[in-house]
Amino acid sequence: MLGDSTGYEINKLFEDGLFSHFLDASYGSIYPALTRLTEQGMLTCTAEAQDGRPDKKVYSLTDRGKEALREALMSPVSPDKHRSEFIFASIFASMLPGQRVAELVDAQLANCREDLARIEDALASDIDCSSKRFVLGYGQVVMKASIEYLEKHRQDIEAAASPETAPDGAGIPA
Amino acid sequence: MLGDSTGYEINKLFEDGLFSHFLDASYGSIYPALTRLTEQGMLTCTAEAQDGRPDKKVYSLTDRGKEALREALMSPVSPDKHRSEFIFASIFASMLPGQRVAELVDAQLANCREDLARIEDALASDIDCSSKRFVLGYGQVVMKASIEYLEKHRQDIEAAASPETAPDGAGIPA
DNA sequence: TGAGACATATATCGGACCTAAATAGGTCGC
DNA sequence: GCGACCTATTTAGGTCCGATATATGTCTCA
Repeated sequence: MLGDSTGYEINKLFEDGLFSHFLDASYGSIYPALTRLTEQGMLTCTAEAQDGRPDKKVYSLTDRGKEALREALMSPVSPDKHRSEFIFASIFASMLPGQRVAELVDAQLANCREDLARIEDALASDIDCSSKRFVLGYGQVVMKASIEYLEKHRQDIEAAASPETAPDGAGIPA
Repeated sequence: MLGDSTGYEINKLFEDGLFSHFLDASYGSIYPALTRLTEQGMLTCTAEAQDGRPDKKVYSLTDRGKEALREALMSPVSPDKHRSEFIFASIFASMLPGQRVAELVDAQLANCREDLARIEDALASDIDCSSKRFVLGYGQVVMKASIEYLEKHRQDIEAAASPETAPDGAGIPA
């Protein structure tokens, strides 16, 4: 829908592309899906021969594929899922040395800042399409809120880290 | 770590519990994990007989299990994953009628508000533990930022909806 | 009193999906 | 000329989710 593309390019879109913050898909999903959708007439495939490499297969959405997408977009959407190993670890901060907790916060902040930078780059260069701006703007405010919270409250979780003398699990009530 | 528990109770913790916003696990993962961890000596299991129902199996973390958790928390954490079918649909707003886009925004807002209410209930009742407060506070600011953005910018995505599908003036307030 | 919805509680199958590696050469900087 | 990284596809292996089966208790409302 966003233009003719190869599996590799689709993967990049999910990995580093404009929408990587809220979506994901890997080779293990993408390539089988391209094969299946081509068999079902949703896509057409043009193979470009290349020296020594596998053919570069460029896929295009057919009218039937476009209609199937439209139908899919009319069926109910499931709620967002947000998974965070950082949050998981934070719950058990009292089992960990303070240094480790600080390290976890630093890593989380670095990830958020990297994500925000990518989004703001895209916003600066790619202001043509209102849907894209809406989606990027969503990611932007969420990332900004995360960063602000972590900067302002990191001492709360760092203070919850295991004091050297305390026994295991102190401070985690059932 | 959070206290002796059954598989059913663990599922509730992920489904509706305090940390449901950032974590997830289903029966298909929980019950096999409990069995495996018991075999590995990470857990002990006490079966309580009940009339007509399957035994209620209460699991407890052993010292060895606690140590394994601590070790796991010292190994690198992967970055957060945030998946959103709402965002996916938004990208293709121009294929959809305005009514459908508005419906999607309404559903997203309802989900966010429900999540926020659950978090704020927990914050109001459960202020004893600083780790929990930190985690709940994180969820709170992210949800607040989402809601604020959706309220302020919903007209941007609704305006991007397909212009040609709506009959003259349908659904547009005077 | 009875019907229906919902909660307790464990277990498992099928299938979707991710992770990682295998393969093979190209480009770019230094 | 070397090393690091990019292009590009494919697939095997394993993890995890979603849905269902099972069996019963409890609560609400008529």
